[in-house]
Amino acid sequence: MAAVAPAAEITRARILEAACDLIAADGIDEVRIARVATRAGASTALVHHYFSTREELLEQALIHSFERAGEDRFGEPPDVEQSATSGLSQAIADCLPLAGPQEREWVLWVELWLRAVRDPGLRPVAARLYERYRKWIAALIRAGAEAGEFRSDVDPEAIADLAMALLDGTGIRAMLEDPAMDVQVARALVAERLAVELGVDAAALRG
Amino acid sequence: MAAVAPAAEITRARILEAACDLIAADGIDEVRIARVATRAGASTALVHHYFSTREELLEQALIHSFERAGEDRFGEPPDVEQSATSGLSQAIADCLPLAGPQEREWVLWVELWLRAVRDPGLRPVAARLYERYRKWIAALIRAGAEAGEFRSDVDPEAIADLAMALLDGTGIRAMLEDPAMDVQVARALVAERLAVELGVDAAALRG
DNA sequence: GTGTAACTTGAACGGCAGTTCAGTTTTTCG
DNA sequence: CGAAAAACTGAACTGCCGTTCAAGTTACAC
Repeated sequence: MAAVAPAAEITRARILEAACDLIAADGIDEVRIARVATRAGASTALVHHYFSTREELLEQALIHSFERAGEDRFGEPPDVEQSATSGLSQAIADCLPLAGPQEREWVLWVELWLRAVRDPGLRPVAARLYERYRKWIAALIRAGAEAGEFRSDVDPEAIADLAMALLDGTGIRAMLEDPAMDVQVARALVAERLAVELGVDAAALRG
Repeated sequence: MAAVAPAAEITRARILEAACDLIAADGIDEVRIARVATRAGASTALVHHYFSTREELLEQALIHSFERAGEDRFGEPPDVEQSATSGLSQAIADCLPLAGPQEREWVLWVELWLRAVRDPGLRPVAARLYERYRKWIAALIRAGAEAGEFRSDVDPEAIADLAMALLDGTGIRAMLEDPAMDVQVARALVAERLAVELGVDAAALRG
């Protein structure tokens, strides 16, 4: 009796990846088990072997996706080799292009928002990612403050909350192609506010 | 031949209202035509008489909802009888309680976000509401600046963008019940930043 | 009144897609 | 090697739900 067969985990992960791809591409309510199965190179029955119900599959897919995203992005402390300012500038640029891989992440992010609003079981997933992001940014701010790049009296956690709110708040408008808030304007707005708060030049944050 | 029969418009509106209620309650992908019909006191065939397809019904329902919301909230210029400061304080309080009627509005708002991300035809609906909101807040700021309540060198539109980003950015976290960002914290954060920007006391904005 | 157009309905069709199940292949381990 | 468990499949079942349609009802115009 295999305690946990290795093949099982691989297949399971493949199914989850396929589900994530389809969620990002078509929207969560358009995801069909048959499609997930095909994309994962499996049968629909196999999908049900791992996930008893469609709802469970979708929930697990979102969890899987965001746990991995959190690991990838915030698994290790921010890079302040060069400077905290450039690190922060990079962080803004990583979050607000909305083209390429970021678009997929944003779509999944909004998908999680809506899902979590309805399903309390999903809220901790979102909250955990926010917490990780918050700590990561706070560490960046703290490093910059200690290095003398930023004002020394800043509250790193408060700045992190501000930064996240600005990124989400402007980012969603940019996603909606609001003509008054395209990506450039969004970045400028975020950079401007953070620069004032940190006592650095806004141009250095705009990237 | 009645050019536009009155009964038709009433029925149509009733169906849209019913659809909005169900979207808010269950989520857009859980909305069934039969349920909409029942709630509107109609038959499924009648729903199809007004909306040829389910997709169209849902899209029209969202449009209907947000056109009305925009009219109700921002149809007339902000009330600055008392003071612009109290008007702004009220605006924050109207947006960030997340209990009672506001919860429904927030849910619909997130629902629109996700839908509009996928359906380009819906994006102008969101953009228009943002534009109205923006103008409305800008008018409030401008009034306050002219009355000498706020700093005279403020950029009303920029402040409006900032305010909206902060409200959306903190609001969504509050909706997700992020323990680090409940409604009180969110309000305090928004009030704090705007107060600094406007040169007023934060306590006056927190309500 | 009476005809016409709009409004409304009950009932059935049709198909999609989640789920189940009985059976086959593969893997694991003593 | 051999048996048992896990991994996996094809195919059918089933229920839901969007959609259609032909017929009934109301309201308005002349």
